[in-house]
Parts: sequence; structure tokens; C-alpha cells
Amino acid sequence: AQCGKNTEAADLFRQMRLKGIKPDVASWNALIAGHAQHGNGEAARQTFEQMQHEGFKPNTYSWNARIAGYVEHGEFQKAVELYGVMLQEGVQLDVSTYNAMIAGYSQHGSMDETLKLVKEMYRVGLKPDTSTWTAVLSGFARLGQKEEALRLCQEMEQSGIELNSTVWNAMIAGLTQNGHLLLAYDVFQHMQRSGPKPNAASWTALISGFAQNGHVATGLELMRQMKERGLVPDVATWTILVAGYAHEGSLESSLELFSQMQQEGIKPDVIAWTSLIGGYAKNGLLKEALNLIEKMQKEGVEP
RNA sequence: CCCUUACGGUUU
Repeated sequence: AQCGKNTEAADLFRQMRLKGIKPDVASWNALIAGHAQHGNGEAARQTFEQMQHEGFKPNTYSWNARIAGYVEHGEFQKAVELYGVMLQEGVQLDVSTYNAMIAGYSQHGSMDETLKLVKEMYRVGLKPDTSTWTAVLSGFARLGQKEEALRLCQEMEQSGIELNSTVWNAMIAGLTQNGHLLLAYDVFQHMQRSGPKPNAASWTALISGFAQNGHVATGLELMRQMKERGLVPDVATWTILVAGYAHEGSLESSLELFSQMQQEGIKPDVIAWTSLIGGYAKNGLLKEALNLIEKMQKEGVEP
């Protein structure tokens, strides 16, 4: 279900019942989560209905899975509605329910609502965890409210909340998305000195900041440093640089990097190919773009 | 116990 093979999951579910094994709530939830995580909110809803017809009452996990699915796939309004129904029906909320909603509000830049929910968590006796704070922090950082973001970091440290790599990464990513490149770089260096070891996502967030703001060469240099520290750039890291060159019209460099990525054993996915092809298409080289699409398909990647 | 929540790439 988590791999998006919902038909196969449903099949297994059927076989399970044919063999006389009764699915429990967790089995139903796995199906719901599979649909929800892959953007199929409607199928998730149907499964949710179906389980009720068969006498199972959805639990907090069932509701959370659907809400989180809507948030992750940009259907936040539906998440809000479902959350409303959940409240009406008196279903017990847990930290994950709040975290999903907080992530949604924060992603939409509604920081007032975000903080309101955090307060509410305390009021109902739930303790915000690292995920909660990461979501809040990420919102401030993306909005470019760096003072709030940095203050929140300090408060987290003082409250004894572990600043794991996702917290640092959220900060770095948010800042770079706002063009605060040097501050992001400062935070990154701070992380290297006194935080967890930067992982691929940390480096990639930083690299994207430079590459997407006209500093592709700096991005390349950072990737070199990343390798030097023993990390292997993955397809996301390479794609940023391929896209960076494609975007500035340096098609040869773009293609060269793309080939280098393949030589280093990274298999380009549809996003990597699209980044490369986009460069040709936007520069009016349609024939080359079409050829690349063909080549992509020959290598087993579907547009 | 298994199922839900936070961080990076293309089209955005």
C-alpha cells in the first residue's frame, strides 16, 4: 500500500479474507493510508466508508491517514472539513492529528492558525513533539520571518527538544526558498559544527538555494564538498544542478552533468529527465527535446 | 506490535 500498489494491496486484502483471516482495524487503515498517501483521497474515503459497513469503527489513525493525505496533496480545504467532522463526531485527537493540521496551516503561511493549534494542543493535554515544531519552524522560515524561526530554535533547545536533522533541514530549506542564502549557509555551518551531521537533504536544500538563484557553479562546488564528506549525492541533488544549467540555457553543461550522473550509477527518474528536456524545449530545440523523450522511454522511464 | 504526523529536485 505504501508503494502505491493499491490494486495489489486490495487483492491481498481479499485473499486474506477468503482464507478466513479477519482483517482488523489496522488492516483497513493500511489500505486507507495507501490510498491517501498517493493522492487518492476518494478511494481512501470509500475504503473508510466500506470499513464502517463491515462493522469497523474508524479510529484516530484512520482519520489521521485521510487528513494527512489531503494535506500532503494540496487539498487542505478537504483536510479542514474532515477535521471538522472528526471534532463533531467526538473522535479522540492525538499528536499526529494536530501535526497534520499544523503542517497544513504552516504550508499555507497561516501562522496565526498554526500557533492557535499549538496552544490548543497544550490545552487538551497533548505535548507538541519535534514534528510539530519542525512544521511551525518551516512555516516561519519559508515566509522569511527569520527572527521568529531562529527564536523558535532557541526555545526548542531550551525546552530540551532534540534538534534533529529535519529541524535543521527545515530551517535551511525555508531560508534558501526566501533567498536568504548567506543566512542559510551560516545555519548550515552551525549545523556542521554543533548539530547532527548534515545528510543528503541538508546538502541538497543548500545546493538548491544557490543553483536556483543563478549560482550553479557554487552549487556544483557544494556537491563536490558533499562527496568529500563521504555522502553520495542522489538523484535529487543532481537534478537541481541539471535544472540549474537548463534554466540558464547552458544546455551542454546540463547534458554533461546528466551523463555524469548516469556514469556515477544514479538512475535518472522522470523528474531528472524532465529537467533536462525542459531546457531544450524552452530554448526552441524541440527536435532535440523529442529525441530525449524517446531516449527516456527506451531507458524505461515513462513521461 | 503492525496502520497516521516534520526536511531537499522538474512541470509550480
